[in-house]
Amino acid sequence: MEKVVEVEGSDEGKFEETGLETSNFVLSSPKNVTDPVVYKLVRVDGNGRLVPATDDELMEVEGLLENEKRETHIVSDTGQALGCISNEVSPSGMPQLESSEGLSQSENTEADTEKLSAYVEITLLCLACLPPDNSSAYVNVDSHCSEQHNKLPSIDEKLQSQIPLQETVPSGAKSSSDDHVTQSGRVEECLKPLDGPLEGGSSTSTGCISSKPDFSKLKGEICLDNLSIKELHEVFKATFGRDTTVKDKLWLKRRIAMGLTNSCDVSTTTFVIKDNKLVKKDNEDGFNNVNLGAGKEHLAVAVEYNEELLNNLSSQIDEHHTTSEVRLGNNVVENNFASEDLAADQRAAKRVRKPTKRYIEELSEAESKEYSGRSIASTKNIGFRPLPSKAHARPARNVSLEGRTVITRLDSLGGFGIQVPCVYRIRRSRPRKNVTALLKFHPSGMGMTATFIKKGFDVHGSQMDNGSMNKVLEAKSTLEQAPEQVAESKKEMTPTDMGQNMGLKYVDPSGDTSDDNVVTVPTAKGGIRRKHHRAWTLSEVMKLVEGVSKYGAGRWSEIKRLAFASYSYRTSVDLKDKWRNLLKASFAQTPTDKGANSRKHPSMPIPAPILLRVRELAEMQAQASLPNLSTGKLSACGGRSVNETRPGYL
DNA sequence: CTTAGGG
DNA sequence: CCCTAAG
Repeated sequence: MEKVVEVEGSDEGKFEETGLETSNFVLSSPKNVTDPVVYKLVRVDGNGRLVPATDDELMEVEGLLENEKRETHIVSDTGQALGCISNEVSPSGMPQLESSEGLSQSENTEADTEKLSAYVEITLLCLACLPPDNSSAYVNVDSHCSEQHNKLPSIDEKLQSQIPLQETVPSGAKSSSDDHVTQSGRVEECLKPLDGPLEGGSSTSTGCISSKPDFSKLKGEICLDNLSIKELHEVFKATFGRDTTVKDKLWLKRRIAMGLTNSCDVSTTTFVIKDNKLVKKDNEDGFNNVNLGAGKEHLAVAVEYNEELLNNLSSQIDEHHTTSEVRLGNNVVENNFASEDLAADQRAAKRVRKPTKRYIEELSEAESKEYSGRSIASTKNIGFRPLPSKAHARPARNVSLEGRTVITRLDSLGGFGIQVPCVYRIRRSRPRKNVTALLKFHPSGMGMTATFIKKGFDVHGSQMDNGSMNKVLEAKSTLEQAPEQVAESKKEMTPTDMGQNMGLKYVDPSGDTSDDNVVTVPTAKGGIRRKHHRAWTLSEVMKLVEGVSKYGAGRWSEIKRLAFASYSYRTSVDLKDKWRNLLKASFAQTPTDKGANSRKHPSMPIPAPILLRVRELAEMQAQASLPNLSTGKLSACGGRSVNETRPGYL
């Protein structure tokens, strides 16, 4: 069936290609600012959430690209998106990152590929696909991106296999169609206009042409305006290879139009498609006609779940804007219901990417808690609930946050206004303390959250600070997770891999994969906090040691800045803590060299040499810290020091 | 914000 | 790793 064939290339190839395009795009096109379709370099972190890539990552990617570029292009573009997406999750269902992180260090080449694979999940998110019209918000995010931008090859197949010839030809087909039967070929083109250059052999969907129903188009012109809902449904099915339950005519037309034109710009009210383009009879709104014709350069990833997207957006926005929180606070909760139809629809049809394990957990968790409490509140009730005044629609606008321009657009979902930032940056790493603070605030803990939220709704968020509510929700969804799942890929490097002498240069395998391993940990007060865990790699440890030797223990910020510039996730505090542990370790087990390394599985065994050096440094610094008290001073100043060791402030 | 220390 | 107190 799947004749399509995504290039046989190696996975790496695809990744590379992917990364290449994305990053190129991002890095090299500030011009796109005006483009209605805004892409953002994102990363799918361990949670399965999308997180804006950090500068580090951008640079990383860029760098990698430089290196990989040459070999990268071997891969054809066809189905790239699909490949990319599907590859995000390894067959085992585990995020690719895991495996990559677990890889042991090795040659540079391997290290590089590893890094690349680590970036597999960096994809472009087409936020602009969030349409201004509420009804199709979700669908667009998901389906649109994948279908229109990526041209999933499967569409054709579906058409062929599911749509008997002519079967779907609506009676209302335009009369003109008959006249141009000879041009039936056009039909196919309509479906997959962009494929041309990009698509390799896949476009050879042989019999496809004939199988293609000829709605009112055969002539290259399709008029959706006069079709009935039923007909639209058929057209829809023909176009996307799946049924839809949506009864909204406008929505259907729009979707179809998008499908046929591969354009985001279907904001018109008249739907006549000609030559793969939407013929506009009336002026378009907000968007200019931007036919993403060259889907090639636009690698967009379909956001699998609206929840996912929204949650991300919410959390991200939450980081910046309190006003945004309000809207999101509601939407995040609602979206599950509000989008039910559409979501279900799209979900059934195209599950491009399997949800992350993590995601599933969160979702189910959230569902069991959240939804149980407020009964199956159904989509409608919520939708009809009066909104807090603040949540009313507001014109899209641009906001500048943290020195970055944040382009926001207003989308109303299920009746709620929501501002979606198209370009933003969130602080990754630790969540603001609010979460826990909130929990404390609510003595009874978890159990209450449900009611808490409900109350919030009933009161229209009057007394309740919407912002905090949002946080509660957010927290709730992640809380109460079994503290398990800690079994990270701590394999890192096997003791044997590590040389026994310090001189060895270790390539840090995990590099800057920046996937936060977040684990929730129950707290004494019934609260729960998130714990990021990121095993220290040998190279990191070495850098740390080196840093301490150079700048002295205690100057963590310095060390962080200088020696750990590339490890954005290690804070000075982390360094300090790690050093503390190292000291402990070095003094505790140095005598038993063997003992140290024999310490098998769990914690990464730190090679004796390093421990040794740690101890040396420790002693040195210790002495340095108490200069005048005794003989220490002499030794400290007297060049006994390592390198430029300065008296460390211990 | 950076450190140090406790948990 | 997180949190908090202290400079």
